[in-house]
Amino acid sequence: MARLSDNENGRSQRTTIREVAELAGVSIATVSRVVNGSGYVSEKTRRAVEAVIREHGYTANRSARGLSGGRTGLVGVTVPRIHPAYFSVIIAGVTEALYEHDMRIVLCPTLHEHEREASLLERLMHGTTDCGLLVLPEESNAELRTLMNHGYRFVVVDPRVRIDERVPTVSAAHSSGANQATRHLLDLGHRRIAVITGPHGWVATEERQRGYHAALAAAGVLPDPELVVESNFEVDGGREAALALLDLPSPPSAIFAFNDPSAIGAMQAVLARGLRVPQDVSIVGFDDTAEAELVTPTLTTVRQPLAEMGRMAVSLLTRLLENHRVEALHVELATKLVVRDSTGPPLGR
Amino acid sequence: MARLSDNENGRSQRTTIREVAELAGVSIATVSRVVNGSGYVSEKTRRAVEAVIREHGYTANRSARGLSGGRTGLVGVTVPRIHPAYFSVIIAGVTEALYEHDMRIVLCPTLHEHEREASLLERLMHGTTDCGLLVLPEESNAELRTLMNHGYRFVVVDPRVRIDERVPTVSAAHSSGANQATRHLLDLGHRRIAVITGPHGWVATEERQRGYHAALAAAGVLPDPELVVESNFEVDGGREAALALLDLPSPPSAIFAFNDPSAIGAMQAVLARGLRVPQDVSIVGFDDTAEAELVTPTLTTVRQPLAEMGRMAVSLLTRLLENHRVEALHVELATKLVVRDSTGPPLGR
DNA sequence: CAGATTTATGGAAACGGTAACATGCCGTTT
DNA sequence: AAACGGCATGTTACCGTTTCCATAAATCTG
Repeated sequence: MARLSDNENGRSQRTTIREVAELAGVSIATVSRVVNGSGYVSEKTRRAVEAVIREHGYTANRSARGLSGGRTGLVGVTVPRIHPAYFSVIIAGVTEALYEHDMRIVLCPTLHEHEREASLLERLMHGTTDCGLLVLPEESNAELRTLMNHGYRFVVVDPRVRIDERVPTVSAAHSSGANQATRHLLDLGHRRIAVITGPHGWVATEERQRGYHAALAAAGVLPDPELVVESNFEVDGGREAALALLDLPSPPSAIFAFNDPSAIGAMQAVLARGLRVPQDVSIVGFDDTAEAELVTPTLTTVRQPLAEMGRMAVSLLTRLLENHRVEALHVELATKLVVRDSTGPPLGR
Repeated sequence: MARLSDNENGRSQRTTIREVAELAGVSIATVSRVVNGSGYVSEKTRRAVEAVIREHGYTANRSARGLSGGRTGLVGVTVPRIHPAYFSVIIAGVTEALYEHDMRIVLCPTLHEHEREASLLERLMHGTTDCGLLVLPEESNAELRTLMNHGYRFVVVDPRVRIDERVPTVSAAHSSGANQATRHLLDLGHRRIAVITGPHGWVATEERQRGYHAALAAAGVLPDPELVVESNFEVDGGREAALALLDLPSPPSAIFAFNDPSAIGAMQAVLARGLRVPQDVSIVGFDDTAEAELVTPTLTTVRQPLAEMGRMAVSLLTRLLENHRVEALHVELATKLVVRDSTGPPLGR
């Protein structure tokens, strides 16, 4: 309500382009050209302007730039949640990469779900961000398509479900990772290998399941539907799923959980039953976030290059912004099994 | 270089205030008043404008608003790093709280240190953010003071060192938490209680040490300087510090690490020496991030209300922005010991 | 050397809002 | 009845950039 004086207000006495122009004895257009490295500027003028800028510490006002040129230098990043290591590592990668491009990240957790009528995407991005990065988005295909048709540039990291071909995506090699994990267990001699999957319908779940099945098939092991339990990618869910598996008439000798938290939950379940990891039950996870090294025994898991995925997404995004015809719209980064202490040969029978 | 068509560019066909005004048959000033809930507007007009807005999905362009009114609705948040749970939980709290105020968070990790000449703070916040939130800032007191004098509003969460009285801060009750932890160990019967501190000079280190000493004194236990080891708040550092402690001629029966990662490192060290937790050595941490429940045995630790600290900081910030005379500039949130399985009575001698 | 380019620079119009100020209306007060 | 003050609304001057367009000087071209 009360109007603030300039100095009380955040805007205060920042150097403006006009001041720089005045000091350098040129027009604001010239300063703009120097700053943006566009158009013609003589070497002499450029140096003069740069000197003034250096001395007075000028930085373009992002709001003004955004209004005028349509580039705010801000990238909207939506994530379901921030805290789980899975997300925070991706965010860290993204932020770092954006920083190098002199862009900033505007974080939007989507836990508040699709509130109001307008889609989060539209609301959030209007007039604020140049482009977006959607991590594990919950938005429907139709919504993504709408966004695209509005000319908004964005990249999806780790698509939850299969999405429109034209949407650029960055993901990890789910199937190959799962295949490596399963093969590792098979090589150790396991035959009854259970999986604790993620939610039904997710790409991660389906692809990893594909890798699992392929590995079993290659080893001539018949898949047992009883050994496939769906869960929610969280510790509690993993624990419960594992308990159910251990209660089977013929329990598995190894459990491959489709992410680290559920693997840790499974580990807890095994220990709670008085069994040992890996002697009685081997456990493999997926992700290789920091937790994997904290638990005892340390967790054998499939490494997803999460930070790298974030960086790659930014790289895709910047190329998109520069209107380069982006050759590879879909990037899949390799995954790699990291063997630690939670897996070993099955004992007895 | 190439100028993009409107539809290829992000700006495209968004509804503007002018369009809304036209459709509602009023002036843009009136629309602005309705949107911002300021000034006089008749009930009838308000409803008409709101109807148009609802139907066409208008949202004010943040850049324009920022340029004109000086409010972008963006809050700059600086953090040393994003990933460690300590930070990501605070960020989650902040983001959530900001969301409710219809503000957005612009993340700026400071790992790239004070590059270039201009301070990160100035550079970053100019023309972009209305205000800032500095988590565990590395900035010197002088820098913070400069920022203040420029009229920039900000709140510091978890000040690293003692800072100017006039800077609003949110922190946790370090001393009380450490006191509780130490008392818990004393109550269990421990007398040789070691601490693995954080870096020298940090408020967290000093205050927690104060609580530790106070508890010892209250129990009539003489502090032994040998039992105080400085570390870096990380797992590796904690491990090394603990190894040194265990190698003492008269090793401690309990170790109180000043954060969870170093407590976990200490735990690893104890196990590596073939000793048991808590039978041979009890361990207490500080933070109570998710890791504490993942390790085996689960970690007894002092809970800091991290997400709550983030939310509180936002609350302070918004009051600051509304120019309320903020009564309490320094908020200290309570900490509480959470007893789990890593502590127990000392055995033998 | 005149005309066509290329290179440098400045002027000014957006961009989409906010808010100060002006205006007009209506019910009170004197 | 004139003057006044609260309410409702419109007009318009910015806010700090970018970019289009015009102009001018320098450099070619033939």
